[in-house]
Amino acid sequence: MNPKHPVPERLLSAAGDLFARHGFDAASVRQITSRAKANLGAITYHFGSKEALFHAVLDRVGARMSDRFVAIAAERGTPLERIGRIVTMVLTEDNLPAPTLILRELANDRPLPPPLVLHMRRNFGAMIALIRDGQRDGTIRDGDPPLLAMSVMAQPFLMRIASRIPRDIAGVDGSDPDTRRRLVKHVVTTITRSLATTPGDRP
Amino acid sequence: MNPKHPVPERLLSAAGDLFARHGFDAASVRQITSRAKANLGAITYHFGSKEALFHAVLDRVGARMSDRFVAIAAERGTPLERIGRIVTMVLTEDNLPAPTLILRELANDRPLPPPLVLHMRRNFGAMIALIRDGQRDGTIRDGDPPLLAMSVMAQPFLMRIASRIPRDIAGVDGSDPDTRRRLVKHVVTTITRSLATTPGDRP
DNA sequence: GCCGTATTCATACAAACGTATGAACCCAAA
DNA sequence: TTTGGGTTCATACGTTTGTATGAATACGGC
Repeated sequence: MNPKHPVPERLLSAAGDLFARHGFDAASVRQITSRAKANLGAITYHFGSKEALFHAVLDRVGARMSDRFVAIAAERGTPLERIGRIVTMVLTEDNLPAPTLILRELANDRPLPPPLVLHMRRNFGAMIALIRDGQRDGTIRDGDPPLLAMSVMAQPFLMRIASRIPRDIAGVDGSDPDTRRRLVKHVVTTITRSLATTPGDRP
Repeated sequence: MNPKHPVPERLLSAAGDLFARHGFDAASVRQITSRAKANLGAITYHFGSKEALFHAVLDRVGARMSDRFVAIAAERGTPLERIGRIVTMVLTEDNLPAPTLILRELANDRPLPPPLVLHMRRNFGAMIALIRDGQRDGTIRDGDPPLLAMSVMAQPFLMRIASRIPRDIAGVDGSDPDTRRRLVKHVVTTITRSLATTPGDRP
């Protein structure tokens, strides 16, 4: 944790990582402040409480992801191409704790924290708009856009956190760069196939 | 919690539900024993520790799911049909905490508990075998079977825990039976489309 | 009826948790 | 150089955590 950065920033970084890796309850205030090279009281002082820090973290990492999201959605290219680029981004971007944090929150039965709802609405909005565009110009098949958007996001989100599946379950090295490239390509192909009106394998 | 059942059984049930809903750390021993109508010391007495109970839970719910899994895989029908039935089962089966528990464990960076690894290997083994069958008879497209298996499982697993997405994000009522039926149909269609050699939309 | 093992129960314990407190420290403005 | 607000620091507090303890109770074999 670079001590040149201001303390609140360091706390957000450390907390983002630890909340993603261990969950809200298992990541203790002492662990977070120690990794951020800050005093035990720093969280209370700068954010008010552990939960307030958590919400600030969700806001930050959620914003980071949805910014990348809508930026790609606004690029050039067919809707399917841009969807593929978003999927690739979710799978390859470094320091992207958002998917893990979001999945953790979804697994809980308590309501989603407000900042998270906001950013997820932004993500889904962008994805749904892309799908509607594709349906309008005939390159994306019919179907309920929100449902299609969920189907599209499910794979990269899950694959992102399931890097241990290849290793522990299938006995493959998930950290090998070549394996990762194949995985990204596979996911993009699979999603494209499930969305496209004219699958690429047609002669 | 039916008091006619034996105590260890009641503890497993209560713990399965609470671990899935709140996570390992947030589900306290007092909460679990109280819901199981058992004494505070019951977990220590019958299982040895909270973590041992957790592993027993994973073993039980993992076995329940992988039993259903391989049973469907052994039924009649084309590989694609059976995959569709598995997906439907994961999405609709009541009292199936396994997907939530598995996703929670995947989000952690600690190694997967051994009993879970065992059952997931069984699930993936069955799914991979189905995919290989389909590839052999030409009904499922080419592609790395383990990767295809992960793609197939990603959607129902995530949709299962993401029932709040329709409500909180998209503003739809996810508990409405008709909405749920549409969701299941959508997921099966999407997965079939991404796997099949000859998409159904071809004239 | 009595014994002996198995289970339940109330209570105790040390450790870890999130937060509160007040003194110490820093550093720009006066 | 002194002042004062912002920040850091060590420490303490009350709770809650998982587990240990030993007495009380339940219950089948004799």
